[in-house]
Amino acid sequence: MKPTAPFKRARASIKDVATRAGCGIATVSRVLNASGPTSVATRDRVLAAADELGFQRSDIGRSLRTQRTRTIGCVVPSIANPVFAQALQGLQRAARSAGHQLIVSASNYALDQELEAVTTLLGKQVDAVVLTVSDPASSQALDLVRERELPHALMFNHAPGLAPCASIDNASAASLVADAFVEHGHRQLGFLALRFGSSDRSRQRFEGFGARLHAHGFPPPVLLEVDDDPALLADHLPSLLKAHRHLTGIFASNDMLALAVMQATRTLGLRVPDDLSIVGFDGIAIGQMVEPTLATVQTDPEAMGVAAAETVLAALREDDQSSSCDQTRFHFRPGGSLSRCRGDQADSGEVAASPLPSPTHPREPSLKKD
Amino acid sequence: MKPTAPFKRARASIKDVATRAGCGIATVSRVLNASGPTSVATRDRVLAAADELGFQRSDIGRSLRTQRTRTIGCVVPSIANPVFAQALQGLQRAARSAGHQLIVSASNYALDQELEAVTTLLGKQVDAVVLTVSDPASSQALDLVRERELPHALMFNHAPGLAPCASIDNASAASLVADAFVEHGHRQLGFLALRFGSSDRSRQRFEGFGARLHAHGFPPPVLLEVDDDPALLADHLPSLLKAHRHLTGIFASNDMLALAVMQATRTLGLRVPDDLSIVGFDGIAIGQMVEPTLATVQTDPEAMGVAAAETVLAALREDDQSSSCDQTRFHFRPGGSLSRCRGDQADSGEVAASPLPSPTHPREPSLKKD
DNA sequence: GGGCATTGTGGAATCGTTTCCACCGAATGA
DNA sequence: TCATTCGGTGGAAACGATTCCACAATGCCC
Repeated sequence: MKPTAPFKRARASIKDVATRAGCGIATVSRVLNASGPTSVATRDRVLAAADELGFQRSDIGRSLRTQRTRTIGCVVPSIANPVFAQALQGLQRAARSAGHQLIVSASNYALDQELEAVTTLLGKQVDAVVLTVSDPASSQALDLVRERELPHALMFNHAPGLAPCASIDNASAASLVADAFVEHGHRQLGFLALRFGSSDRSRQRFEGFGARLHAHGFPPPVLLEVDDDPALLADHLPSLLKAHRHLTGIFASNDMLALAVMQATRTLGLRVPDDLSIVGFDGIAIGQMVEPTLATVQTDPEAMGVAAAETVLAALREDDQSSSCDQTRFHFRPGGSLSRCRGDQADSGEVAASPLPSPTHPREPSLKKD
Repeated sequence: MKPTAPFKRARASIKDVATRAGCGIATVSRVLNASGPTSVATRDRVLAAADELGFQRSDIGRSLRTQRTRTIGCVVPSIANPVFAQALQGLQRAARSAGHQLIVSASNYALDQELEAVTTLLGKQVDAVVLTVSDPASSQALDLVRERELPHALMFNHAPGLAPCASIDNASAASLVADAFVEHGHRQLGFLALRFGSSDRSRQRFEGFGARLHAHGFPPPVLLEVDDDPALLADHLPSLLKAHRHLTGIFASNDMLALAVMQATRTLGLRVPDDLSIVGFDGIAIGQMVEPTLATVQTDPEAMGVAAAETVLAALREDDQSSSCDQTRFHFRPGGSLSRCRGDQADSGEVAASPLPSPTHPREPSLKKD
């Protein structure tokens, strides 16, 4: 008896099955994978032996040989964010139905963690990665993946040409919101962002929003930026709103933020939508449960996850690797939080694109721009 | 040139580093792991060679040898559920800071998927698993893990003695809710569950709720069960509420359900809390953003994830494997959705435990019990 | 009856790492 | 001075699978 047993050999290996079945390991492998001719007699013997030994194939040995781990790595800014959680759900489901497992990691919206997570995943030799990065154009993490020629896809990031991505066109989605505000006669608008510096989605929405307003001949929206820390929202928001009393509508870059604004209005004694109209983004379920219901852009994060999975799985099957951009559906979802502007004189839905640039230009010099 | 290149050898192996550095692979391994004596000269040569070749160690080879994958498997009913998503976030963070990766899988509240997911994880040779199962007492998945003597922990499931678990005592938490209702003079109470049959949490809360009401001398709560499909909630809830008009308070087994009830009351023209008091469970952030704010039991899913991670990581480090049950904190969070019962004659907070069993027993025979 | 594909089989190489063991030279001890 | 440690090193054996290749036995066709 040895003093130290380095590994407890709980599991039976393919060799054990072979000796028990009285054949070579090659035969066992062939039987188990149906990868070659075997006589029914040995086939039965092998199967019986495997069963008796409770044999389960080791994915490590297989991976070493085949150089495939049947594993997909995924990095998102935050797992707890419901939008990413839904995407992960779709991703996981699609991956599993193709026999792949999902390794997830959170970058916490930090560039260094983004890179570190991808590096670790590469070390684990995942077959493919699915990422949501801070900025696709400058992401070292993405560069690394491309350099290694690893099948990959982006989620939420909209970067056509740069990498395959499952996303929506944030700019056009935001322009729907601009249209909605314009239709309801709002002029003095704000865009509220949580992590403007580290989210290209937020920036794309802001730009799409502003561009469409501009096309309507409307003044650009005020950029309202709040702290990273969601816990400070309750303190910060009311003062921010008070400082921008003149705004009649706010476009929040996500629904949680929009709901937080609705809460803040209550503490200020403002009414939604009478005193302030609010539109969110994402279309989370709770938006329909609150009073008034939240007007928002309805997206489908789970579909994005599925699309991203299918992109990399397709690349894994053959070397087709077409850098396609899967556009998932989105649409404007009306809600009670957006109504006609109180000071609006136009009665019809038709709104004249007033060419006069407002002298009371709402862009505040005090606000951070990026 | 061969017709088919089976594997593209992009990565440099430890052997390549060895030849380039002019030494044996054993030396390279020692340098890279600081696992043995090396002269500074060779150390530098090896490090330089590794750097030049862009060497990254293959976790597969290492895992094959060490029989450790530095990987933790996790199975939750649903990734998209914010409560589990938060737990995953904590789990992932704790796992990563200990150098472990997280493989996640969803069981979709189905027993067979639960088992299948765990089987797959075992095949992947994860070092440990963290599970949230339908019922710890009868879970084949849990049995399998225990049989294999794999380090493991449960999340959300409260099963002291059965397995290490990071959870709250659902029954005592629910009894807090009972106390709150009693304090506010409510007698006719309902318990609303979404997946009563496949969630021991739900059952434990129901039992704790009923037991405490009983201790107060109050009649047992009506069990209201709704369909699995959350999409049907909006249709189903109003009729359910109408059928139980006599109830003055409802305890929903989670916050989303509670919010859905609040929405349903609006369609019925009922006011919360004047016509109906509502208490939820979990303490999600949105509960504080709605009007009225949601009374609930505040829990900390992320802390559960962290606790579960620490349990298995500790078991991984040494064979201490103490079957501890980490209790995470919880407390009753008051909110505007719970107020004094309209028909309550008692004026003080003190409520006499009326010993008389109500003749109008609210338990409905038409309702499914399990 | 002699080639010849075909079927079933096992030996052995291979994947990339860790680690045991043997070895050599130099330093240290008695 | 000889024995003994010790720092530094490389060879080689695992780990558990897949798969190429060789080889035997069988069937078939001319």
